[in-house]
Amino acid sequence: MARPPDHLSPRAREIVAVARRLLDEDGPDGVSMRRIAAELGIRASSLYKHIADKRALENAMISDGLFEQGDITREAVRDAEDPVLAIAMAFRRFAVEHPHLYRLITGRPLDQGGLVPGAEEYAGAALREALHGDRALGITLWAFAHGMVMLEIDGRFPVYADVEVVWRRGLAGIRGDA
Amino acid sequence: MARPPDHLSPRAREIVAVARRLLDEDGPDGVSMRRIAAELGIRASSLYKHIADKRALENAMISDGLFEQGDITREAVRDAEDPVLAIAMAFRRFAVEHPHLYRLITGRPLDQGGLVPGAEEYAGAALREALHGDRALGITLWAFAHGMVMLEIDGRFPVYADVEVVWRRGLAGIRGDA
DNA sequence: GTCTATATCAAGATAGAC
DNA sequence: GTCTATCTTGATATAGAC
Repeated sequence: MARPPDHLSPRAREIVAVARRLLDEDGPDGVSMRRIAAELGIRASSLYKHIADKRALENAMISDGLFEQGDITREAVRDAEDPVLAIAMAFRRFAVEHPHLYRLITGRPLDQGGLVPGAEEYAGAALREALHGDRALGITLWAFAHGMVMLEIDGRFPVYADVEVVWRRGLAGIRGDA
Repeated sequence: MARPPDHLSPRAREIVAVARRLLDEDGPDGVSMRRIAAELGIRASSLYKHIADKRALENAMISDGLFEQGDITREAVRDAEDPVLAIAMAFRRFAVEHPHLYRLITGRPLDQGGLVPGAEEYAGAALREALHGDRALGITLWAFAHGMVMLEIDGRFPVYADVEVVWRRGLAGIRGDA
């Protein structure tokens, strides 16, 4: 499963890159058409010659994020003793390092028609391979992982608990090797 | 652990009730000071005589929501064969029936100084009792439950998977009775 | 406890000139 | 591909009169 070629024009790519940087730095409220344009030294109205609207911009960031997640988890699995644990830790790192992107990706239904084809599948490929296609186990593990990173990035993980210990306990229990 | 007396004036209570209805019906963007006031037949500026600012209004909704969650899970445990399963199902129902409130409660750190004292503890009391104080198990189960309801209310639970089956599998695995 | 008036700020998007 | 000008809409919040 390879990444498809980039479907954006070079200028649109620059716009998405600026938007992504603003998202990482300042969160979703930092990503306005005016602000993106200012960073590029142009006017907001000029952006619309390169990208249809804000939704298209968000879909581009989401597609990029899904491919990134796919790359990172694939990389983690290389030479890993425990592939599932390695994927989980890489997943956690991705979410914690890019919390706004993670929320953008997961906070609403995917706009399938607006994403790069294959992006969603690419994101989960490493886990599916590690589980030899056991989809039921995959979704159970994913739900736990999603809850863990959401609690962490939203500042709701209890102070008394050890994040890594809970990760291990949850993964082990769900995998059935408790 | 009983609910504390209401600390809001009757008029403030009305305002919070309207805000809560708007949140349930139209989501966070539906809850503006202008809109709340319009529903009450007054001007937005008049609201500030009764409630300090929007943050106080949100904190009131969050406190209410935490007490509701506490009541619902307590009620579920009554006469339940499997208290933890009953709590999980009540928790799920609460989140799915009030997705905007659930996101408001969990989407950022709790403003401890602005909440009704004891609200957070009240919300989790039933689970803690069912687990006889095993906090590590509690947080592991909570992370899974949080991930499950977030995927469900955000429209990200895979269509091919059976939500109830995944719930049972996750709970059983984490509890160690797989 | 409500009002009017206002401050302040920001958003997405389009038309049409160059 | 960029610009100016503009439309449309909305938000939280305060001052001060009644």
